[in-house]
Amino acid sequence: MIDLIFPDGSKRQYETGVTGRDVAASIAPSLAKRAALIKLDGALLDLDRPLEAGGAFEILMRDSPEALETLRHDASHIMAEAVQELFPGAQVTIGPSIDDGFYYDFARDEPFSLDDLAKIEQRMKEIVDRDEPITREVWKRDEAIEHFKSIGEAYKAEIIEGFPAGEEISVYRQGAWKDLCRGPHLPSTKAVGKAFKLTKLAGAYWRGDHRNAQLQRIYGTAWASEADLEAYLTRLEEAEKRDHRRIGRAMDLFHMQEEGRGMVFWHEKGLTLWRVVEDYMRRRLDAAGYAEVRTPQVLDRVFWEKSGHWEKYRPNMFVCETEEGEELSLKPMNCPGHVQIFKFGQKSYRDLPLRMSEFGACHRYEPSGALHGLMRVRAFTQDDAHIFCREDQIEEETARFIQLADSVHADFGLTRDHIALATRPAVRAGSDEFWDKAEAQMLAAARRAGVEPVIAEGDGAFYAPKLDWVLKDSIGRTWTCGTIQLDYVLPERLEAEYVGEDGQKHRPVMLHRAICGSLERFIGVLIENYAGAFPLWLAPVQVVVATITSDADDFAKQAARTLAARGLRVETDLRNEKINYKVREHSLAKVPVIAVIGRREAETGQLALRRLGSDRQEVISLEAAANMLALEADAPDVAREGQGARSSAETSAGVMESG
RNA sequence: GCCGCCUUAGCUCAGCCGGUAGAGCGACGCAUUCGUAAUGCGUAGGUCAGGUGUUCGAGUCACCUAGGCGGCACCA
Repeated sequence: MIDLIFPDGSKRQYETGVTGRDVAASIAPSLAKRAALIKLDGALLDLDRPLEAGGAFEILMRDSPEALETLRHDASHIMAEAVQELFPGAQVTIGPSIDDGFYYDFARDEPFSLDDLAKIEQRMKEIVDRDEPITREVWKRDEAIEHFKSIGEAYKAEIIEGFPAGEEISVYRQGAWKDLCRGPHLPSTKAVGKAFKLTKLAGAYWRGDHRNAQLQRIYGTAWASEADLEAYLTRLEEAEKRDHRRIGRAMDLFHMQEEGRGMVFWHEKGLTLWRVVEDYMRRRLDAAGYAEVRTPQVLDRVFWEKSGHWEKYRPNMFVCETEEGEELSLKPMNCPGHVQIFKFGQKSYRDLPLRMSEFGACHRYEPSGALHGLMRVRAFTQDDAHIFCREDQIEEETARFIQLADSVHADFGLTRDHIALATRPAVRAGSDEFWDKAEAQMLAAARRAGVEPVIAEGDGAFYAPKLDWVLKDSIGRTWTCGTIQLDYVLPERLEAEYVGEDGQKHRPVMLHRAICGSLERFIGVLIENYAGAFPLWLAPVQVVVATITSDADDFAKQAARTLAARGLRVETDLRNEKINYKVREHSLAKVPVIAVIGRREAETGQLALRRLGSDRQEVISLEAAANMLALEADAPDVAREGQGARSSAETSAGVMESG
């Protein structure tokens, strides 16, 4: 007999070998019908798996997250079965569930075509209709290797060969088809349902290594219900509409062309957005005690040899040669330059922490396949800074940075999903003791700022661990923006030092940090986050003054001048077009405020304001509108500071703080 | 870089079995002065990504090159 403890704490006894389905039926027949999986002491098991031991027991329904993941895994198996029925000789490799769906990698000489996807999907539905029971078998390792080799499944055999000798392995059978698999699975192909769709074809390397054979990956999405599938497909369409490349063109923000792959031509409106972001960042950094610098764009190769970049990243650097035969490289990063400034003149412990920032334009020759709109480019500008400090200042500086980064991200409408602590990678510099210490320092700093980071095993830079910000946008997608990395290596390599209290020379520690990452990418994220409908402070064009009749032209020009004088970005639309047309056009262009002027407004000196997304009109005097909009258009940091004292803040702009 | 798909007017896209290029929007012109998401009429605009080949004939078929897109790998 075994004891099962249910989620409500009650305990019941069952015969050894009882299945989850039996247990469910013993509670209620309807429960047995709706059950999909069971969980025993945290482990997911097949509904029909005979239970050998008791423990904490839970019956999972089809719509539970665990069952959905299992359903997706099942769908990948059904796809593999369909593929092998339709394309004999295609070898199976691996096929897991992923976010929103699944994939399976096949080895086959002929490429699959888009038409094949439709056929495979059709066959998958037939397999679901066949209602093939999915059953678990336990095989001996060596027999399994033999079996998979005998049927020509070299990859499966290789996977099993990687398991320890003597290990029992599980094979799942569905109909005449079987696959090596850890499980669990739903009881039959019918249980999977038909709310799935094959979405894309792709190449993928065996075991994720580009030196291995390239396999063909088929991606699919699968859901518990048709309605969920529909909702997902709609979500994809919505996401596509906010693609920053599409919006960038529609709003005339930037373009790219083949002569400068991975390089951005910023148009006036795009650069306006850029300047707003840069100005904001500069104010925040100034306020946080950073010293802004600028370092050379091109430096001799000996410089990069010394920093270590030449050896490791030479293929990814833009190198040029002069008439005299010097080899130079465009800077791929700013840190070595900042160390030179640090080393210029003698530094004292009193100078630390020294926070050196630069909007650093960098060039990296990224692989062609990596380029993606503004998100991955070859020429980019980092909101970079390096904090030179003593080891005992790491925690404090990191904690301060966490607060700054969080505050900046929030101002841009992005919420933090989590912070990842990226730990030691397989290939790394430094001893295990060093990594133990460095990881502990980053963790302690995060906790000091009230953050419990999610561990990202092996994701660290080769010289140090780092904290990475994972942000969530307005439709729930995540983006990685912002990082802080601990570095003991570069100061050593470039011989940075300061004089300590003891009069001796010491090595500072460097914290590499960025809040946006690159401005290019960050602006791309902002475009997608707001779908182009920027808040007033970010909008490239904040107000369009549109006339109804030409009688209003003079006042419209005067109104535009008045608003512009208050720092607002204003355009006029005096064209001989109907107001309907103008409203539609500027609404589609995501202009936050349309100020309409007809004969009435021109006579009374008023504006009829219409906000993007609303059809309400607010008719107020030009003076009142200017006051209101100018206040609203303040960047969040300015608004915070200027609360209640705005007029004096305006006149005191430019006053330097000393001290 | 690798695998697959794609490339037709400024943009979005039609174009059958190979028979000689089309729409909507936009631009431009004229008329219209019209109160909150498209006024009407007209005009211009294309070496069908580039190249080679097959063919009497290529936007359409084959091959090569470039770029784009989706993945993979990479991301200091």
